[in-house]
Amino acid sequence: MSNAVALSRETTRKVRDTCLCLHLQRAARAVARRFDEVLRPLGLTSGQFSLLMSLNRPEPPTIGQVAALLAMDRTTLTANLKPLERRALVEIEVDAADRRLRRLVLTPPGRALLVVAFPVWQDEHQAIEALVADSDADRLRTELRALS
Amino acid sequence: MSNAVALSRETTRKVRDTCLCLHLQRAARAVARRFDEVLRPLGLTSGQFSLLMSLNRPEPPTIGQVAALLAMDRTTLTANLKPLERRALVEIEVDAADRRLRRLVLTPPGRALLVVAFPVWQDEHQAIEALVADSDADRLRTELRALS
DNA sequence: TCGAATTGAGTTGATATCAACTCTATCAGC
DNA sequence: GCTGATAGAGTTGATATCAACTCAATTCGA
Repeated sequence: MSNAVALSRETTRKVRDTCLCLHLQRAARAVARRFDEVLRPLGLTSGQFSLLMSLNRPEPPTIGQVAALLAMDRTTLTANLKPLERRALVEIEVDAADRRLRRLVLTPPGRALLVVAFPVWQDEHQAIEALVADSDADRLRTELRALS
Repeated sequence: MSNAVALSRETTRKVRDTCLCLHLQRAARAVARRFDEVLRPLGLTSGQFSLLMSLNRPEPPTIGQVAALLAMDRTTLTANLKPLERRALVEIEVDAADRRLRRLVLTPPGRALLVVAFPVWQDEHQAIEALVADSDADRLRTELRALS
């Protein structure tokens, strides 16, 4: 209606207080930092842990499958594999049947690192779940899944 | 107890299904992409929108204050200001009383851009809130705040 | 008032994120 | 088979993220 050159303070406050994007980014950054810290002795970030864990299955998944699982751009995943490949935790193999596909294979050292990382994750995750214990962590996960 | 060189499938699945860090990252990426898309015609990303919005107040805040508000590393904020400064949406001024402090000043073009962006944010945010409508967006925000 | 401790911010280097584009392999219709 | 369409993945360029470190300004204790 108006040609106002600035948003009102109320409008600004409303956006800051309600924006789910901001709230999600804040929480995601804070929680990732906590996992980054406890996983640092293992040389892993929270994102690398999640990525390696998503490869720990009988049939090595493809780039596209993992990108979908992580709700991540395919090209981001390609980039994230680089440091893990250098450390020989992951190998990228061309699928025999369809040579467009790349299978992401967790190497024995990669599997062994997950074995060491698991109890670290477990302890920290328990501490973080306690932050929302009065609410319901399961319901929170359901809501987060609805957004992704 | 064992010297197992790999986690069991059950353990792997449990981590993937329950890890709040992974669920948060997934949701944060997905929601950020949605806002990135609708804000693209304005030349803004979701993060830049949140940052500019956090500067829209009478007293220009300092680097540290904004970093705390966004639950973001101070040095990340310094980096994020670069493109906004180049576009003259933000100016960085040394505080007169304490010359260690940097005040982040939203310029008139910056304020004007927020005026244009607000209805875009409003529409998209409404659509996203609808995804958790059966649950409760307010409670979700409360839980996310508890994590940050 | 002087010197050490603290505080606020910037720089560097590594990884993360995505859009736009390109390349290759497969598939579908003929 | 051939050819155009489609699908999977990589590259490039820009921004985002944080740890480790450095620098400058302020504060505080003696």
